[in-house]
Amino acid sequence: MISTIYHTLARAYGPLHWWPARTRFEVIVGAFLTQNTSWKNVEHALRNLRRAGALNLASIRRMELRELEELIRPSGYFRQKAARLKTFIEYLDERHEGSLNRMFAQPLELLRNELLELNGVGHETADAILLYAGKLPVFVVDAYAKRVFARHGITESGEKYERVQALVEDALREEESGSALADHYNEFHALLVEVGKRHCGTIAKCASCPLQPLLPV
DNA sequence: GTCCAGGGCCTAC
DNA sequence: GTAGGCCATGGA
Repeated sequence: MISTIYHTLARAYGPLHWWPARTRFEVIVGAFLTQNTSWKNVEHALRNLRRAGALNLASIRRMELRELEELIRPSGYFRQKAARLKTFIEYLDERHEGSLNRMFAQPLELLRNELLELNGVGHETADAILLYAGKLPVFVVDAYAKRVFARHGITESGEKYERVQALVEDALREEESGSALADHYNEFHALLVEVGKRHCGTIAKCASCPLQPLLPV
């Protein structure tokens, strides 16, 4: 069923090639900034950083906290997010000599657990970093994925993150393998957000949804 | 004016 | 282990 949803969405919208960003570090910044925030607001904050020549590791490392807060203000929760970005860079410097290459060279599970220990990194942020910046095979579960799966009777509405993640990963692993897996997780997440934005707002929007024929009666 | 967005943390029970 | 409050801006 999950596989059917993936391929149906892929036919309707794909390929989306998601998370437009120029560097891995930019992906990571976006992952923090988008926490409970619309991507429009995140783009505004990223623009501010780029204009200030600050959308890179070295600049944010040396930047005053207050200045960082002001630049990312449009993305909301700006005090928390500024502190979280600083925390991430401290972790990177202390554990991996400030090198994303070294960080991503670790075994997946070990790295995931390290990220989850950081203040401000929960399941979704950790997995977004692993998948979109590290190209590692991890499916990112977000509010849209939960909503779509619950609507289709695949999960309960309050299903736990790692359970939903396992369902998707088990389903897609059966048909794909190797490095292609990460590409499929990437694409599926993007497709779920796309269909969620377009069709999960109101009941009326269900009628034109590409998944509508799959809905349980 | 109200509601919500590509979460996560902390505190109570 | 989980429900509820909190963090904050910008667009609908």
